[in-house]
Amino acid sequence: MSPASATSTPPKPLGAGRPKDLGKGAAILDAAKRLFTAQGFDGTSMDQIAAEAGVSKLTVYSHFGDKDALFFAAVSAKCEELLPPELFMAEHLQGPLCAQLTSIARAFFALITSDEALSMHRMMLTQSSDLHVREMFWKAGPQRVQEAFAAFVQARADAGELEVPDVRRAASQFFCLLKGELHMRMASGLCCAPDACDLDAHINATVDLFLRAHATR
Amino acid sequence: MSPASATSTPPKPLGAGRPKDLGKGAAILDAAKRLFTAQGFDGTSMDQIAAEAGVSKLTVYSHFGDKDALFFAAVSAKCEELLPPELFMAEHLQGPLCAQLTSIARAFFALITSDEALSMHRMMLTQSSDLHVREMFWKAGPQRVQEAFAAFVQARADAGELEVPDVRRAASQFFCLLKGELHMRMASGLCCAPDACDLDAHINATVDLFLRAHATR
DNA sequence: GTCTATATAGCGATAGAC
DNA sequence: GTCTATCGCTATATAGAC
Repeated sequence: MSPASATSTPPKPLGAGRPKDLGKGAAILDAAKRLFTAQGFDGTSMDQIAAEAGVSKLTVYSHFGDKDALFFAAVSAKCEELLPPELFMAEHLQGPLCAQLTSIARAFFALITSDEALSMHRMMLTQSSDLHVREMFWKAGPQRVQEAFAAFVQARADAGELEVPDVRRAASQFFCLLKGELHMRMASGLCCAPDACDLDAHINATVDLFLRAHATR
Repeated sequence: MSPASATSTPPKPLGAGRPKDLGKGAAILDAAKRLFTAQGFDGTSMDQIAAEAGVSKLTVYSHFGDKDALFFAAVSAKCEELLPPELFMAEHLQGPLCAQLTSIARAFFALITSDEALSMHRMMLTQSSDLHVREMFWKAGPQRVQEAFAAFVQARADAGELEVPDVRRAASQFFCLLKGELHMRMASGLCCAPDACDLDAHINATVDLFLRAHATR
């Protein structure tokens, strides 16, 4: 407890009792995640990241080679953070099919219209970073969600509740409808989140169209 | 011909026999359109625009006040260039309804997946410039197209061929389906244009879903 | 291994000569 | 009205002190 004369491990560098190197590395990665998702790639400087992490700029360069590598690491970590492993599908599997779809739709729409997800979507459209980042994001983000939903649709089709010729395409269409023009307007900053009334109308219209096309009579 | 002592009009500034001021202003605007749509706002410098237009940087600043104003002018001009006044609706109004929708869908998909339109879409999602540019783009671009299609749907509903409770929402849904995940993948540079087979499948699936939901029996 | 100070370059915008 | 040269600022990336 008492600060002795010579301890090889410094008493309290930043946060909890984590080892020193990992503590700084984690602080840098955390700051990079916050700033990149808030301001984009070009809008975020290495000075900002170093200041936000409470370290010097050269420490950032010593932990991650350059800006591109740090960006890749930050986007990877953010993808894992935004997508919980259960993919929030399990908790919605009760009640009639219409209610299940509505519940899934509400959860997905809330996810993709969160500030963080909108920022990620914006960043992936800037050609600032190289192709590997975008490929990684696509596989870790939208593709995983879409495949989970496709599995759900396939199960309902096997149970005879849905009639779907192409399951993957139907899942893709469902998500495109769900995004709608609202997603683009929010991504470009033209409007904020819709109120409860508009949100319900949008969700219901999406589920309606999907069921009218694929529900077995 | 011979370089006299004092001629108020210099003989041959750049290209053809256009007036001098308009010639340079047009060259600047043309270069700005090309470079902005190709590289985005942050990725394009005023030096590049001046060099591409064949004038000095200060000439650019004297014609357009600053970079934001030039960007606004360039985006406005590009919107007008990409959207012909007839909105390419008139030529598709023959044959059965399904064929009409398919024809409209093909034309719109070709428009929004052109390199120039994809670049515009990318630029509008980067928060580089102020809100006025995005509002102008939305009104001059997607909103005009969508309203034209909504009028088409309304006419078919009045004729008893479609049953659409909310025409504007249906038009919005049609375009979101038409964009699909293909549009996002192309916008982020993850894939190129689809081949004829995939394109047909996508267009047909879009029209199918729309008609299955709204066609009168 | 970490920090202070700096090298190098490009940006938007401007002053003065013609 | 147009051009050459420059200011002031900020960016990434690095050299030397502790």
